[in-house]
Amino acid sequence: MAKLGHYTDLGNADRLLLQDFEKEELTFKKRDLVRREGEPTRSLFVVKRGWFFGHSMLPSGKRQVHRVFLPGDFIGTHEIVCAEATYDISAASDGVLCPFDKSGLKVVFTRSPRLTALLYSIEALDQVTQDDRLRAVSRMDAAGRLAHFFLQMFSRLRISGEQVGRSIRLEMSQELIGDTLGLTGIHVNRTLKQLSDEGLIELSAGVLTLTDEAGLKALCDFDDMHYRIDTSWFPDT
Amino acid sequence: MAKLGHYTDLGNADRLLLQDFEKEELTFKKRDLVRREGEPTRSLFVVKRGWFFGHSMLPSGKRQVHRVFLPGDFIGTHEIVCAEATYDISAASDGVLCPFDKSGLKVVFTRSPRLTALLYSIEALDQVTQDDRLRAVSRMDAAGRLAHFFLQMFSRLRISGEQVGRSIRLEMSQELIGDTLGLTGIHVNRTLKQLSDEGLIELSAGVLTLTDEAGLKALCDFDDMHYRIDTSWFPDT
DNA sequence: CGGTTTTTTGAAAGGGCTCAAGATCCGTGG
DNA sequence: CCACGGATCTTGAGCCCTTTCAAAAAACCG
Repeated sequence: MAKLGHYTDLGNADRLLLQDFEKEELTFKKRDLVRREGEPTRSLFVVKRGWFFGHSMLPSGKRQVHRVFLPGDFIGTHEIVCAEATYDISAASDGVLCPFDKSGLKVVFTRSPRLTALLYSIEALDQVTQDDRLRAVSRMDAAGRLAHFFLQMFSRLRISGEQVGRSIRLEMSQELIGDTLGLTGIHVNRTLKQLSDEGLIELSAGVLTLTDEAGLKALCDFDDMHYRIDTSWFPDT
Repeated sequence: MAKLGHYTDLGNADRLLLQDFEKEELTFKKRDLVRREGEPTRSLFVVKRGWFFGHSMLPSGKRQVHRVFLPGDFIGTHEIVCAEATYDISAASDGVLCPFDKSGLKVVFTRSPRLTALLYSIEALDQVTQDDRLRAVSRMDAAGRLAHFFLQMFSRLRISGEQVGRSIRLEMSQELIGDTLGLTGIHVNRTLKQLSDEGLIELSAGVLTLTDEAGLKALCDFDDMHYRIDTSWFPDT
């Protein structure tokens, strides 16, 4: 709710509808599998605590991390159209999820055009973010991809209402980051070292510090404008 | 409307709402710029005829094609959250677009929960498609990426209600395909030749034929399940 | 404190890129 | 209907970023 509230004012009725999404809680430990690819997508989730990620294997044995889910994110909204899950979901750290039924959205769609518009926008925003990621993964070298990934991560965390300074706890192994960016864990390691040597980042004991944010931005043409959405066309209620 | 009707039955009221999206027409010639990155996103489009594509430049001089838009597709729905366009849009072939105002969606959201759910699903489906594309671009070699791209293209065209056999007219240069897949036009050319030599495809005079669809699928782990959506949770009206 | 998961580092191989240049295709104007 | 110029397709050679394979050091967890 903190995250959604970041974008627009919510009426009381809308707050009540949203509360229904966080009634239940499920606890997971790092490396736990939340759901396997191919399972019926009965429920969606809201991330309450911790980091999660969606991933799938390729026949070649390579793994792709499709998304990283942070506190406040919805999990599975984009797969709602599929009868079966399109990829696995696991916990990147210890964490808590709130599951709710697909049909919960039906209620929102019927009762609150404004909240619907907001959900639609969240979905759309997610796509803009993914698009940006595709651009980085598809066209940049290792240093650029990492810079882009870190900046996007910071940007997303800042929105969820958490206090984020220049440092965060990175709840992902270098291998996992590699699978997110289409790189080998090994090469992630080498590139990370390079970025450190150049004074752009600092990384120790799982804590990542952006020493030179401007320098990182220059490396990957990052533009943070995505995170304020245009609500001018929203219905009033 | 043919495309949306592919997914679910539309009531009369919904058909009327949709008709409003195709009132105007704009004609473009191959290579025309439809809209530039940074422009205010006043209107969205429906593709009536021809192929279009969204693209952006990187500081390195490389170009990324974010999406290819085919007849029946909406253009710009995912960017509706941004006040400004996130990338350029150009015509890949001669074609016709139907522009309509952002606020057209407001009407849909307010009047028809069912149509709203459908639009939301289209958006979500698009994301599943893009996710799949990311997986290919991020983790497969050139042959796999091309195979995946072609199969996805065929699959999308089949849904739009057009009659598609084993051949289509490919309205994209090899360079453009390269920019879509994170490859050089030159390397696309070489790989295309390789695929031909192996009897998987045939390509001449801009017409692409999938000679061995199963072979291509094996190359890229393609799964076409995405194109039937789950409407079980849709509101009734 | 022992086992597992991560991080590091080295050396060699490979897929895709760059640079270059010719061949083709195609729309346009005469 | 033909000629011209730009776009697109081809092909060759050498280079570079990233991957592989291997193995040791560190860090983490119960």
